[in-house]
Amino acid sequence: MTEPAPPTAAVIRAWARLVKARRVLLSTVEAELKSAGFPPLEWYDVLLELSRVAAPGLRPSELETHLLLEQYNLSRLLDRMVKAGYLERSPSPEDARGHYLALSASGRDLLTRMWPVYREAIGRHVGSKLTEAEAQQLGSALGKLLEGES
Amino acid sequence: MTEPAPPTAAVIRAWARLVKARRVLLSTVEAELKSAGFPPLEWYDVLLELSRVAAPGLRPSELETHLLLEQYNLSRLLDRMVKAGYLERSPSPEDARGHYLALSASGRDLLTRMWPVYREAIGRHVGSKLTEAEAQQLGSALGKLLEGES
DNA sequence: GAAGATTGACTGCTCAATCTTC
DNA sequence: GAAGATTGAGCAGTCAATCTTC
Repeated sequence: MTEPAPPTAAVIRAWARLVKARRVLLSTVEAELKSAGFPPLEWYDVLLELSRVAAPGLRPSELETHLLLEQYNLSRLLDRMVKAGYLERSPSPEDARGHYLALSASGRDLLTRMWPVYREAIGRHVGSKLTEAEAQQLGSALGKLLEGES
Repeated sequence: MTEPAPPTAAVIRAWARLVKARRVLLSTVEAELKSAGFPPLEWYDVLLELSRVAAPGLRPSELETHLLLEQYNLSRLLDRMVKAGYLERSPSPEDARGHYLALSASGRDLLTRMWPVYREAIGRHVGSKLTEAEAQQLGSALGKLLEGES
């Protein structure tokens, strides 16, 4: 049992702002997407993930690992996306317990239409507020925080 | 109408990690608090905010502004916290539409008991992964992102 | 019995509508 | 009519239990 040092004031400040960023930044960007008629960010992440793989797509447990969503949560999210027509299920030949999920044509279309709006929001809320060097540092600091976290 | 430049790769990477940090880091820390028998982070924030002001406390709309929660959401959160015995309501003498919220003795106690656990989790998930300079930079970059947002 | 995935019951969030007081 | 705050109805997240296939 190593005894970690108590967090410094700078660490606590960084944490507090991370908590606040979740509440403010992420929800603002999400609200902008929504007001443009698009679904939540989570849907985008699923679509993007599936757009990167070849047929027959991915199985729920693979999505779970990539996106770090919980299984029971993912199960209902995928249901909704299938019902909305953005994803298609196909049975898995080698393992009858599972199935594959792939983008439908309209899912691929949604991804294409969302990106410019999403991109613009990222540019406005993040890009315009940081220098390139600051953006680099922010990305790398967050990357270090995520290391070793599941 | 200024036309913002499209976000650079570094900006997009920083954003993607921010989204991921929400899903992984924050929920990990929250889960640790929970498994220690404590309520969600949101409750902590309310308690902390109220611990900083003198009697008679704050009104819901003030909490809304400070914590950036939505009114209808806050209304039910406060209900739960009052019901749990951590907060007390008192009628507002000058405006009969509103009331004040203040910490109860057990709310103050909860705050005191939560902090060491929370602090330890912050140290382990954030402090131990960054140098002091990196923590400074992270805090200041997130601070810039939050400027002008709501 | 373990892994992949889903479901039921419950709790909490969201939107729009509402109520009261200013 | 606007501001402060709450509520009803519906949707999404959470936990534990379940079902099927391995």
